[in-house]
Amino acid sequence: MSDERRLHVLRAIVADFVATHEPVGSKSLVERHELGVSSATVRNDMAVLEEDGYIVQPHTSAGRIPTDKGYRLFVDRLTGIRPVSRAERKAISSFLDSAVDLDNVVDRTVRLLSDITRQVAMVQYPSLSRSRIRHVELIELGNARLLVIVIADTGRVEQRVVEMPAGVRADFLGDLHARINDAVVDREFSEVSDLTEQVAAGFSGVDDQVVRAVLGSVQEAATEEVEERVVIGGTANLARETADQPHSVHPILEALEEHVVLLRLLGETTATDEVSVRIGHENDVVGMNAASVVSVGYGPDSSALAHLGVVGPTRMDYAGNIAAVRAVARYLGRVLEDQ
Amino acid sequence: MSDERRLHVLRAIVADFVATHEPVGSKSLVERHELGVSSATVRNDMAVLEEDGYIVQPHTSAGRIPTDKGYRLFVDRLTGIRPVSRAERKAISSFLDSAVDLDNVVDRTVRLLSDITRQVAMVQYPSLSRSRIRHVELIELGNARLLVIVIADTGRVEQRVVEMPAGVRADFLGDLHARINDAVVDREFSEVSDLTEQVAAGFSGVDDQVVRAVLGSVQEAATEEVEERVVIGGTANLARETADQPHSVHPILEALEEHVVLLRLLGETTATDEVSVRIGHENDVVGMNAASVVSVGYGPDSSALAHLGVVGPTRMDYAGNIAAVRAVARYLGRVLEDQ
DNA sequence: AGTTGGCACTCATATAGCCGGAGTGCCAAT
DNA sequence: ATTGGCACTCCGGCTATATGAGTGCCAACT
Repeated sequence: MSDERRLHVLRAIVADFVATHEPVGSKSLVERHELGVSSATVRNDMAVLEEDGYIVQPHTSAGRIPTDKGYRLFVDRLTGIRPVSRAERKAISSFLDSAVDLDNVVDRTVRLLSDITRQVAMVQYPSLSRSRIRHVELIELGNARLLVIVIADTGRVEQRVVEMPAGVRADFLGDLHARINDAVVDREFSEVSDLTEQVAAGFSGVDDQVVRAVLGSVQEAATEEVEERVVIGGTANLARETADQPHSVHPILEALEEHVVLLRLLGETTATDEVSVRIGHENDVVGMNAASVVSVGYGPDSSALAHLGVVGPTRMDYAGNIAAVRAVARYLGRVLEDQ
Repeated sequence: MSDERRLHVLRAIVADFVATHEPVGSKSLVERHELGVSSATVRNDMAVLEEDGYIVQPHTSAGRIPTDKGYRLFVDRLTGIRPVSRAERKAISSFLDSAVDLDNVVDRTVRLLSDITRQVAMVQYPSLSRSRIRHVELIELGNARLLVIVIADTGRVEQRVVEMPAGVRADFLGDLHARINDAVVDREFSEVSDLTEQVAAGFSGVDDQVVRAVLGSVQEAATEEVEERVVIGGTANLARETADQPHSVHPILEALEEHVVLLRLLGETTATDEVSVRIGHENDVVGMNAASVVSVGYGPDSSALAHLGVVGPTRMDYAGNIAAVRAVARYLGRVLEDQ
């Protein structure tokens, strides 16, 4: 009994089940896939596959459906990632032309990814911590308040308002502004905390309060909450895909609302920069035990600033989704470089 | 036959149907609501109500359910808006304390509104066109590019990048910067197009190109796309509420993805500044014919900058949702004033 | 040892038939 | 105008039966 053929059988089962959403039996399997053996032989193989936990039958005398473990093997032994089609490639590149700012880029990416894959798409905002500071601006608002704006090279803008004591001189702020920019421009956000120390040290004690407040807000903008934004879209696809088991849609939607959880999920990428796939119970998140996540990091210069991916039922087109996620991430990275 | 009593009967039917999600018959009606009449009398009233199109029976010898027209009458003749509970009031005020910036305020509001109403919540970003400009900033990015930042008094920040010819002098930009701010600060965004004319006129022809580009982007930021952002949340509630008719969730989710459509829906408020309710087919949007929308304008100083609301099945708790939407809008307006 | 055809067995699903009961409409009496 | 009574409707639930796809196993074959 060839091990290789059993894998073939598993592949065929996954393919058929993904296509039909119905348990697949030995007979219909040999009909549709040109395996060179009879249904009896396939039955034997299936028995072994079930023994090993790759497939199960919903009830006696029904066809088999893949288990999470079965999908896992299928994905691990996936041969030949389906290349993105010409139409998809065109759709991807056309979306990037008319992007106006970062919000817009993210929104478009989500829409694009959900349209291509027909799944729920998630895109994390580019993290600041590994991007670089392009500019810091200080703007007096009146009422003794100062607006601190931090601009990243990804186009992202963070803002904070700080209170000032009355009577701060304009030239002092100009000086502070210049020094801050000298210190932090073109540095990574993660370095900011060290750099602000230097700036603070260069000032006399008199306006210490203002300096500390401003530097504090720069630092805050660089670290706090900045990685905690994710946009999702294509939730209607979820309802369509799982129309046959309506009870499963609610917990998944609920999980999708918890962006904090999603971000953790997105972040759990494998060590490599390859596409990561988590299947069913491999997601230890409540409500996502019947769902699979396909995700990957993206960023300019093939560095992973943030992640994006799709969520769908375990019976998804893994090959297609992996290809789409990878392609979109690649293009998105390129867009961020340009900007 | 008293007209008043028929309205009472309709109210009772709506109340029961919203509570049980099942057609309600004459007998169970008199049991649960202390109408001073017998079931036979109620049956007569029901016959008239059906004749007039306020209720229907799903099939012969079943109870009645309200039609859209029935809900409409119910809402129009709603007596005594249920006041928001102490717990809700507390929840609303606590959310506003820890808001850090506009994005945060909007996100929190959506979450809050969907939690209170247990429906899908929508919050439109405060429109710029009726808010005032607090500051315009020009920042050189290098590579002959200039970042134009426009800050509104709602805390909203718009940004645009414009290309410059090489060799523009810094003091020229400083001058432009000063003149723009002189002209537009504290003016409404809707006035911007007139004001930029004045600024442009005050310049010599030599750097005309830059002036036009910068002013153009300010104008663009003030008008383009700024009202076209809406955030939704609580979609899981949709799946919960309509668990008995799973086919209806997909089209609604699909409609919710089309933010442009949603904005139109939100904008279709009645003339007054009161809460607007659109029931079932009154929404001429595809997929929303089985849903109701409760919305209201909000903004600082009781001016309507933008809208927010909830979407749910026609069999929703109208009184509760109207109260919640109104309360949240009022608080949100107050938050925007403070800022 | 691996493969195959045959065959008895299982069990979910579909179909049909049969109540029970909630609900209605109508009518005569009050 | 209201009410009790009553015949009628018809959905939903229940049971029983038939169908058939699919399996497991075994003996025979390569």
